[in-house]
Amino acid sequence: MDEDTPLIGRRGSYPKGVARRQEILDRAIEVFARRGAYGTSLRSIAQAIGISHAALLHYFDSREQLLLAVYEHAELRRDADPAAPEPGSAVDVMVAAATANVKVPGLVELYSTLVAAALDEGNPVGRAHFTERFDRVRRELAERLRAEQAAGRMRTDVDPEQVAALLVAASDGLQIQWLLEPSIPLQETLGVLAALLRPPPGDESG
Amino acid sequence: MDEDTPLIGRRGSYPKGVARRQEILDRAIEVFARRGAYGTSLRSIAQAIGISHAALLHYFDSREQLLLAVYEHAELRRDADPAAPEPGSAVDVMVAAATANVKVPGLVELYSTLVAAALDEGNPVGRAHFTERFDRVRRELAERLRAEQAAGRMRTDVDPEQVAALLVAASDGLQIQWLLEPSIPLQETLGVLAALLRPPPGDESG
DNA sequence: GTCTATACGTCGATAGAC
DNA sequence: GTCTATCGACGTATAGAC
Repeated sequence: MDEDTPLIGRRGSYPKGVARRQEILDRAIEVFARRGAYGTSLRSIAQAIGISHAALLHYFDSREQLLLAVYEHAELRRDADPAAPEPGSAVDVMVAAATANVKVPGLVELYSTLVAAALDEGNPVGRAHFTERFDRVRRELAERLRAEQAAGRMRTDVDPEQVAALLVAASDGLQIQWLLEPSIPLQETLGVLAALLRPPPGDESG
Repeated sequence: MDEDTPLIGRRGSYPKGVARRQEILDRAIEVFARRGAYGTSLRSIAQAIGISHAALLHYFDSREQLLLAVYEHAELRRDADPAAPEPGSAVDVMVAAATANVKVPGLVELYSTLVAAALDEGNPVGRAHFTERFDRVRRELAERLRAEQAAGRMRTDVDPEQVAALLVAASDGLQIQWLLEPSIPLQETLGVLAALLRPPPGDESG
């Protein structure tokens, strides 16, 4: 990730300085990790980076857009970290993501804050963002689940779309519960869903 | 609910005026229903009630405590509404609660906002509140689930405590997904969990 | 393009008069 | 119990230095 090399061949000039933007996002993640996301102000983030809060708004249109960008940046980082290209089953994918999420301080809080804000009417940007995001995640999961059904690795008397929604909800909700009560076994509890989804013994067809 | 009659025999004088407090909570719910919870200010709530924001803080120590009180008040109202004393299975309880929640405008958003805030270190009050709340709900659900196992109405190869956590997570998460995408069948999707938990045919023991 | 300075209106919260 | 006045901090916007 050379700062001087443009990632795409657009001749080095990007809207609002991509390299600097990345730098800001990296620093902002650390701020949220230390101070949380719910109440952290533009000014405190700017101070931690060493610029004025007005300079921050040169790269991001608003506080919420900064928060969104930070979350997506942190998520990309999270996914780039390990070597897990083939995660196996749909439940395994969610277990891996949930486990990685709760390891990043402030990430689940940031996500929860953004989702709560997205529920607000009068926040069409955030609402559209997360509506689309949930939709995409559910679709990808459902597709994986259908493949598992076809392979005989999952019971066929449940709707993959509904199981996908259930899986996303369970993963999101359990991360929150785990952060408040770490004695809850995050992976094992999601594993219960995996166990429930296994085809009954002697099942051969769909 | 006569405003002049004390509910308990404490000689009419209550800390910070119980009757007026209830009145404020009732009005505040309507404000959140119309304007959402994430960004709504003390001043706008006060204005809708017809008092100053400083007067509001005479009854509630802070904005967050007001939000918490409003949520609990709305929840009590929700539970007092219908005639459903015996809800049946654990899943039925959560289906009923989830269905009722999404019908109250702003309630899920309020809940999500408070939970997100509770994840923040430096918010010990909210954190303790929801840690305790999740704990209580999980315990009640687990107890119900154990009874269902004993009665042969639920498979016995899964841990009731873990299923309880899973059920709470699924219910919370699906309410959010439904608000963003109402085409998701809330009750049926939670019903999938009920189906998965049913004992396999021919099962007689634990 | 990057950034500082500055200003505006609003926020949660507090102090004190009535 | 409720008000007004006031505080410091907030998100946002703009003007302009370099």
